[in-house]
Amino acid sequence: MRYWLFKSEPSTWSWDQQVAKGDVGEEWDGVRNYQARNFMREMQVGDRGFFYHSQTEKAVVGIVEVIAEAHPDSTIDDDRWECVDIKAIGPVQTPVTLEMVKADPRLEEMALIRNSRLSVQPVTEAEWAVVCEMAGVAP
DNA sequence: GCCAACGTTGGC
DNA sequence: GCCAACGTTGGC
Repeated sequence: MRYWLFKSEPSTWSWDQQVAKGDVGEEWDGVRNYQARNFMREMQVGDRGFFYHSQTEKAVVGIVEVIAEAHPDSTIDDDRWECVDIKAIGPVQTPVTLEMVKADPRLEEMALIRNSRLSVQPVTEAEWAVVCEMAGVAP
């Protein structure tokens, strides 16, 4: 299993909206960046991810699971763009803020810091464990 | 609201 | 194929 991070502006698509979708989940559409799309193509059903709020909150707020592999993005008529479907697993106990991530030397290589504009990014197993620990959830 | 970083586009 | 111009994202 691999780990990922999904970034969203809460004003566009928030954790609460994701939770409201329940087990049906929702496509992670709207990605128009090749790097991010390529990561989504690598995802497999059952992979886990962090749900990160950018802009206002700047924190990991929940855990999601990939429930459908990459398929055409239904929001655009252009077959270059694909997306996966994800569902909310549960909220974190303590939101892990960008500040906290930056302050921990074990996380200095995270794409969240290294490439802050990337909206879908891979997370290593070690990083997953550290962030889960900070968040107060089981890895 | 500003600015840095970065991706994309289009002219040459 | 290069590079300048431009647009977008996200942190501050």
